[in-house]
Amino acid sequence: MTATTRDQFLSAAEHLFAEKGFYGASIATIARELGLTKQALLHHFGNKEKLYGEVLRAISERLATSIDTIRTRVSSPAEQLEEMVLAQYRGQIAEQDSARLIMRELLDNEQRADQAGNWYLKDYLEELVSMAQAVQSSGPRSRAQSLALIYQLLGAAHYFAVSQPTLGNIFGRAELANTRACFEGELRRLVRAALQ
Amino acid sequence: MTATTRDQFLSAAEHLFAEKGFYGASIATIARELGLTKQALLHHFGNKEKLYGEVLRAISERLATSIDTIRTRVSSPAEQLEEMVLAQYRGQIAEQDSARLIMRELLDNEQRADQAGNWYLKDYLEELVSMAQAVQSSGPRSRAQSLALIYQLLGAAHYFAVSQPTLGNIFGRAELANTRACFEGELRRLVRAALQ
DNA sequence: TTGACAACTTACCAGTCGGTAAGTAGATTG
DNA sequence: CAATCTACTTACCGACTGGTAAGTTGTCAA
Repeated sequence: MTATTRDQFLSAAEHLFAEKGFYGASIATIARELGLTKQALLHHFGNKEKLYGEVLRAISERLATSIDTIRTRVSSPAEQLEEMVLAQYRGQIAEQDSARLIMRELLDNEQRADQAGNWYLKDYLEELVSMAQAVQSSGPRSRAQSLALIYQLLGAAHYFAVSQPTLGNIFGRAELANTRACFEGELRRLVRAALQ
Repeated sequence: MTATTRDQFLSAAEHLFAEKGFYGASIATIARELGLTKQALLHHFGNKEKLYGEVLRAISERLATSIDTIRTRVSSPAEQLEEMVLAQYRGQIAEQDSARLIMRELLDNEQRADQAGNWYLKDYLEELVSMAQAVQSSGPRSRAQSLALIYQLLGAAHYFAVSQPTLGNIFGRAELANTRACFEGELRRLVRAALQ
């Protein structure tokens, strides 16, 4: 099954939006990546905003399915939360384009009218918050405390994933590889420590 | 002491670069913020890249002085690290423009030739890593482990600071205020749990 | 065979981008 | 008084932006 032109556009757009952001990536550049003109792209997506929206939607769908997988596979709330954070981390290291794009969206979405991407994020966070509240180790947590907690854990993972190129520049590839090798273990430690 | 035109340009640029990113913010828009033309801006800074570089430098200087303050005020390594992470968090909540700009730089700096901002970040991280290694609670930590650990803590703080507008959109101002009210306490808990 | 449709292309548009050139007004200095 | 410097301005420039209009080409159905 060969990818359709449309899908090729989506993946090229994801890559370029992740690298340069919405303003920095031009539709002509995206189209040139496939050896086509920007008018071919406009033919498929109407305009730049719609293309961007579809890229975001595709990412959020992938995220949603990965959540479902974990929820059905693991039962205990504490384990679910731990697996969720770690799956999030692994996914973001594996697909750095989408990790960067989500981070950009976090920074930008106040500006553009977009905000479509907010809703999937809301559902996702809401879900994690209720998971965190289901974990009752040292007394009950308030909703706000739970949100703060899971946001810290997500932040720890996402921030590192997104910083890979910069960290590579600063410390060199070898040392970054070392750090990445023990990051997952340290993250697991952090999640467990936080839940106690 | 009234601010010079140059300083006004720097602060307007910081704000707009933080909001829209390097590509999204035009020098004409920045200048218009002071009621001047873009050529006035170019007169002071030469070109857009240099302006951006100076904004970054100003931020990194503020960061450096805040580090020095803490290092002289607190002595024990564990407390230093804890205070450092919390000061970082408070600073980023108070000055959200610079927090967002740093996050953007983390995403962008591979693209632009810039990388001047990398070095201050390197020194900063290096410092925190040696602090983390000085804390010997549960056996010695490797350099990579220490870097992973402090990056997680910084990430937890920075990610939340940068997400304020988005979280406001998603959950509303009131609930965000609740979450922010307990975030610092939870962050302190996380730092201590991580150091044990 | 014809007609419709999808998937493109070339040609073009107004607007904006960062940047250069050539000034002008005002203060400072010899 | 004249020269110089700083802090700006208006007038441009070529390159690029997202987007429209009007084809062209190939496929598939009636």
